[in-house]
Amino acid sequence: MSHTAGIRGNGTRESQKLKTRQALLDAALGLLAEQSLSSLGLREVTRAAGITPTAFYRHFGSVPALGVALVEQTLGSLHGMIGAVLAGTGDSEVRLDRSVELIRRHVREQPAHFRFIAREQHGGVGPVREAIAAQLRLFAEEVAAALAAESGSEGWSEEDLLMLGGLYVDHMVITASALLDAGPADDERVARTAGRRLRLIALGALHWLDEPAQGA
Amino acid sequence: MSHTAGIRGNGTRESQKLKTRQALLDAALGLLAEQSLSSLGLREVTRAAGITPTAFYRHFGSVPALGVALVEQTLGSLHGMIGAVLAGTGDSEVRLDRSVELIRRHVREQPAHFRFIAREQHGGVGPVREAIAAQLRLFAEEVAAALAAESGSEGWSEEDLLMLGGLYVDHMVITASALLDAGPADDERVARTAGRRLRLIALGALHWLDEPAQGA
DNA sequence: TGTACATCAGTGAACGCGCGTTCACTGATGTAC
DNA sequence: TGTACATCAGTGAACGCGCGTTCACTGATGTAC
Repeated sequence: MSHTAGIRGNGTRESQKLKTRQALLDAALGLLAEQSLSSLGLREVTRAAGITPTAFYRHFGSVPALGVALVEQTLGSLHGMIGAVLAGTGDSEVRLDRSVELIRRHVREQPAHFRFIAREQHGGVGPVREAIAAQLRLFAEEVAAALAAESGSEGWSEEDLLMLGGLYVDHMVITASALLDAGPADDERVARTAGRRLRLIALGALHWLDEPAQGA
Repeated sequence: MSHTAGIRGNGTRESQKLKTRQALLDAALGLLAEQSLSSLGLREVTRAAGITPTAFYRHFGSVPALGVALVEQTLGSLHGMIGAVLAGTGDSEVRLDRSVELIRRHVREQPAHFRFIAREQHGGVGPVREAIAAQLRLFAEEVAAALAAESGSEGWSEEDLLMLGGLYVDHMVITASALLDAGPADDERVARTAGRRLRLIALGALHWLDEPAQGA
């Protein structure tokens, strides 16, 4: 192994390998728009990426392993997003609408990524399901942490913050799915419903501590 | 065609055909515990059902068609459930816990059915996705109708009732998935979180009409 | 009731096809001196 | 800088296998008279 390339990452050989790897990931993502990972063939992917089937093994041990890499690439890039939504000024009404709009824009810019996650979240490939679950758990924790930093979260237990964080995350996933299922023409209608759902949830959170018997 | 068998349904020939058809559906459901429909083979199903591959075509035109039949059988049998939950006495706290317990029990009694629905809701087979979406829409409408019949729903628009109905249905599906992902040992923890989510949503609904600016 | 004919669920052989994986290889890139 | 050797991403042939679908068939069940 080169003692410099690992740092530079732009050596002719190494960067070419990364390019091919990315071509495999991109080709797979494209094919996954219309099928699920468990029916995606290794030869199908290499054909779309423009390399021979055997070269696949230089990059991934199997198609499921490629799937896991795809999950990390897809969801890993979204981790900054939550801060961007929850931070900043504006009352909660405005922020809810901004959240929905942010999801809508991301879904329309990268439909294949969201389709993939929605499809494989409960799909037939175990390691991929687990990778998605792990990432979504991270998102829920990030939301919970952001909520904890807000005013109005004083009396909340950590468990309940995580419950609410998970609720928001699940609804982002549902909203993304709904947008994809409906198509761009129905964006406004779907976003409207999604916004109302979020508003109802936020309203529930606002009154959460009113309840006397919420423990146990 | 016999002019009586259609009514009796227990003619030797006809009932045998139904038995084989059910054997195919059962075999498929069993196999779908560990894979998704798009990777399920016709030969695989007939092997598990104990018939030859060619006989499959006497019952279904394709594996996706079998999948659609499976959706209808699985979700069709649950349509009474909603009335059973929402009707009856008891305050809302009790009813929420009863809802979660009902889901938990059904999931543990028929795990394969719920696994199948969760997996194929966003899966790779179009007709099956559409069949599931149609059934879930029906459920949402049933819940909305049940909510409309309750006290406290006077000021609610039809759109908002449907929004809330969909929210409940989506959370039932999420809860079922969470139970399946976690395994029976964690039932209590998952049910507790699911119950709290439902409680928060119900709380939001309770205060929905307090909001002055909820229209548009 | 008995007989002759029709129906049709399930059989078994056969087909062409694309799959995942192996193997020895090629030749450009990288390293040592 | 120049040369000899090492590395290794990608090649191409080959394999055995299970797949979906076709076809002509069998024989039990059902119908007509």
